[in-house]
Amino acid sequence: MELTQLSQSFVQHFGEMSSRWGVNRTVGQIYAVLMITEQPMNADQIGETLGLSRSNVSMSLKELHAWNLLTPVSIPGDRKDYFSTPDDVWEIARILIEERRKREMDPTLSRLRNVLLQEPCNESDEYALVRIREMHDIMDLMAVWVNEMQTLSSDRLHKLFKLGASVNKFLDMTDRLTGKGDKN
Amino acid sequence: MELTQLSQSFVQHFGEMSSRWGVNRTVGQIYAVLMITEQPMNADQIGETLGLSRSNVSMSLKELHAWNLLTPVSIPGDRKDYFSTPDDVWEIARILIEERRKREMDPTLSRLRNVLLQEPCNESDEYALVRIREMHDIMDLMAVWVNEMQTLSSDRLHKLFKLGASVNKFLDMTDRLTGKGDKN
DNA sequence: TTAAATTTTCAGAAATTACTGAAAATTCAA
DNA sequence: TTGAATTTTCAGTAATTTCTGAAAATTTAA
Repeated sequence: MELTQLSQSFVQHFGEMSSRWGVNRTVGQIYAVLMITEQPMNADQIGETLGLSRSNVSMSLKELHAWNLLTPVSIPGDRKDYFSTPDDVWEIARILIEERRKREMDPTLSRLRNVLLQEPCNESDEYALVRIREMHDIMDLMAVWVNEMQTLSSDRLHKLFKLGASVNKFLDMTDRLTGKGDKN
Repeated sequence: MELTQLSQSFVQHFGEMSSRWGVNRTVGQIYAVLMITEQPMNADQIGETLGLSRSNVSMSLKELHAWNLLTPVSIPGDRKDYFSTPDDVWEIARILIEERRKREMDPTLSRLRNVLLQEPCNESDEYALVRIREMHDIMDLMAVWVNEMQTLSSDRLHKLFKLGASVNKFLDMTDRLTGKGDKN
């Protein structure tokens, strides 16, 4: 499948982006092609379009699969596996955020907890433990929050982000409601 | 400077974590040491503690500096440069989020905008443009939101994340206030 | 079953990224 | 100024990651 100039530039940029996001460039390019192509594609088509070896496509699809980002499509009368992406782009964003939480925050939290179980052996350890505890608590709070975001519908998520600056007003309001007069 | 067993394990894990977070392992380890050490450290001390060459320490500090994560400290009577980290761990988290937005979202958004300016040359391009536009809009919304979070104090940020599940209730409320009866 | 079609695995090659030592540049006390 | 102390740069090397082709494994129509 030939890419038009426009698609070409998007796929190219998406690949660069994804390597900045910590994902292999090829994996990003494959996802880019699938996202902007209405019809599902099979591994051979993907490889041909992007000039990749069949094995590379296979491993990259495996990785995208592990990220829960693929929608497999079976085409009657064709033994090949076809792949597509979720129709709702909010859904894709949600999955990305969720998977990043799983990969980046959860293992970090579990390791921090292990470190926190250790006994301090001098004053410098005492200080270290305080700092590590603070880091743990912040990341834990964020992970829980991100997790709660997952339960919101696309529309809700949209509204939440649209809220933007008015979050400030809302926090003022909850301050008053909970009786805590202190404004920070 | 010798690391205790406890510090050793934290620094080790923080290094692994940071490579998962897309930052070079060494850079992460250096930051870990600085974060849990009460006294500021100079480049030689950092290198000795972690077994790194002086040049590696110099380049890693340069990178941390580019991330705005270092607090330089000058010690009277000592020509060496000393480094420390912000006292408030929320401040560190805020900087990390802000810098990730700058590095990951901003360049992505500007590239997506460039692609969106191109003329579609067939029906498949029309479809591609719709999808790219959707992606752009979501990322833009999130970038603006993250940016607004930057203006909140540590205490406010803490409250916001503590809100958690009650965001749902809050959104119900704003639905009612804005007169839109539809619950999603 | 069989065998053709398809996908996956994996050892080694290619490409990229990280690290080092030596030398250059900078800073600053005298 | 000078020169000792300190930091930075950078070309080359080491380590890591990505990619490929060939072979193994799996799937399914007949």
